[in-house]
Amino acid sequence: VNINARRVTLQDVAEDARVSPSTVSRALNGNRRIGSETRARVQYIAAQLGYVPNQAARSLVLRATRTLGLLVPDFTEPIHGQVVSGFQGEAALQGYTVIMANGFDEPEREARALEVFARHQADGIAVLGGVLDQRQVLASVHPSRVVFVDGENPALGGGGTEDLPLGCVRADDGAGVEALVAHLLEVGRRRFVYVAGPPVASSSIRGKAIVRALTQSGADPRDLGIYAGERIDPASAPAFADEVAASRPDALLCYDDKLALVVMDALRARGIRVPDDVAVTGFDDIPFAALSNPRLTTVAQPAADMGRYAVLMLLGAIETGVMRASIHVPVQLVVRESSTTPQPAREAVRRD
Amino acid sequence: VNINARRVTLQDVAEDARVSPSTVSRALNGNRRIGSETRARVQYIAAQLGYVPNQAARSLVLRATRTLGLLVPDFTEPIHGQVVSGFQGEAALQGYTVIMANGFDEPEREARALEVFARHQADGIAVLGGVLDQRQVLASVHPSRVVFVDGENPALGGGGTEDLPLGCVRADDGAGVEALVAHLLEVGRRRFVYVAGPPVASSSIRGKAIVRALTQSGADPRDLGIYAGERIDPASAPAFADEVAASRPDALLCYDDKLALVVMDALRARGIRVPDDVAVTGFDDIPFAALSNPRLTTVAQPAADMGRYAVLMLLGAIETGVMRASIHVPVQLVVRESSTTPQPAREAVRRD
DNA sequence: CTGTTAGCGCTTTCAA
DNA sequence: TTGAAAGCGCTAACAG
Repeated sequence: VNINARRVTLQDVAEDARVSPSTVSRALNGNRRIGSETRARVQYIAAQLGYVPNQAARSLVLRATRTLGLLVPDFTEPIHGQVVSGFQGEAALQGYTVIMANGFDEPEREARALEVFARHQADGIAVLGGVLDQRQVLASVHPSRVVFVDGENPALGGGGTEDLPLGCVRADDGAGVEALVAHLLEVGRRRFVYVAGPPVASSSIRGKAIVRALTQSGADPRDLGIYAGERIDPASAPAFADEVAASRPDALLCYDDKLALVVMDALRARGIRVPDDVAVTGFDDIPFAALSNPRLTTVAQPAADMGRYAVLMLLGAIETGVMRASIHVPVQLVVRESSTTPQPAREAVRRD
Repeated sequence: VNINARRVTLQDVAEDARVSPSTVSRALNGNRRIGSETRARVQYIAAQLGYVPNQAARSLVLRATRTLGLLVPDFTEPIHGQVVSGFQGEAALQGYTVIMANGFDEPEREARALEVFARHQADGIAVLGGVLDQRQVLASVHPSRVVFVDGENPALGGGGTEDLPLGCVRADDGAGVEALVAHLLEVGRRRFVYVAGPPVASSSIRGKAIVRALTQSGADPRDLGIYAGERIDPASAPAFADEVAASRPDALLCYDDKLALVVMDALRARGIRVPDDVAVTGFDDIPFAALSNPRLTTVAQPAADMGRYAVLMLLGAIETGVMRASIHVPVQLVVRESSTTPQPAREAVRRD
């Protein structure tokens, strides 16, 4: 397993074992057309010599690399880390290697990443997050070789039902939002504000789901305010807090946990109490959601599983030639302090 | 850039352009031994045909893959995400692809990861975090092809000065700890406890640095308590808090930010106030350190830069054949609420 | 300046 | 059951 130096080749093993290269190949690849004692001997010698097959040579002749490409917009997001972890883990389990690229939220970088995947002949590609232009991806990669994780199915033209044979792994945000809204209504909240995130699919999907959930609950969706949360930074935070103080919503549904934490920080700086004055909720259930003060109510996403499913879908498509359509993984409401009224609510019978 | 289908080869381009394959190769690789009009024509045709070079074939003949392996113990750690991001970004900038593997803190997985890197003929390897057995890595990979990020230089036999020609990127924890201790002493803290992390290099290095800093400050290092923080989980948290309540330290220096947040959560559950009753500090300055309540005092590590340096060291070694020895990147003390006494301390003239 | 030739390390027909 | 031969797609001498 020495990485540089002259690597020992299959040739070397063959000579050492006094057999032909083809025999070595067969012995090492579980080909049954070979004598069992020869196989054992060859395997032994190969191990002895520290032989490691050259993947490049292998890929060249096999016309398959057992390599998966993973395009991540931002490794810094905890939730992305979880997806990456699941993706990598499952890929390894299936004997695949993953090469990764960072999109940095720039279409140009993204394009270059796709080219890298192509050069390396990746057998499949996963694209994480609401990438800027999914159509661009589809233009250069065969649909049966991509799966979008947490992206919107581009076939929809923006948010209807999904039915195209296009790989897409999403959490069931609709269900999550319903549970969230039901919980908030149950604890007596009425004036909601959706603090939206950056312009990615997830953010708009969640926003729309809130409107729907509110309507279905018989609440007046006009009670829902929208705030462009992506603009909240240390500089603009006070302005945001002021706006909350002025409009007095009693529940802030944030695009994701990170944003929720930023929001809570801004509110605290302004002296607005959570959950007393206003409830705050997030999305994802990153590890820090359980550690904030107050602890954050959120909708847990099985992020690692989503990464795993992405791999499974890709491998399925590689095998069968067709990509199974979108899949929705279940989410779970996690009620914590940030949405529970300090005085036990009348019927707060919700188990965490 | 189509990913499956029969890819267009250099051969195809050659035929289309009515030149030999070598000419195409030269035209596309910036070889100067070629007529400029021929080059232009070939490049045009290649682009027209959507030609993408086959990296496997290229690597095979060039005996270099322009690929770097990155072994990460846990993608879920925010700090790892930052390192990965910097690593990937710099690698891409330099025309390298990175293949990644997840160690999951298991030596066996780690070994398999190294083998994957070898199969793919990675030109260099970076190992992140205090891996269980760095010696194992060195046994199978040439020293000039690895760099350990955040690991301990294994040549030291555990923590002296470092001088071996062995790639190692570390933050200057010593300086960070000194600043941290100085700050805590300045705000009147005296009874310190180091809440240690998992058994990785960083944790022990920081622990030792604290003892040293305490001694140098003329404080009695015997005032330093040690607590095995890695054992703190939701179940054991109360016990930990009880212990703090009993022994009454006035400063808890935690291995890293995440642990510090866990600690603060445990203390809050027990009614111990931070920083009033006890100061809490972290290490890393992950994004959430600035969002906690109270906001966390910590030592910022330029994690992304560390990833970048790792790439640079690797490329340097690939070019020159020798790995430059360890490098220490500077850190910065970030003072926030969790260590500042509510009443302004007498001489708290520390700028954040 | 351009073409010809010979592999890089591996798998796989096709014979023996 | 094993070996010989051909070739995956590309680059790098070496001629011309």
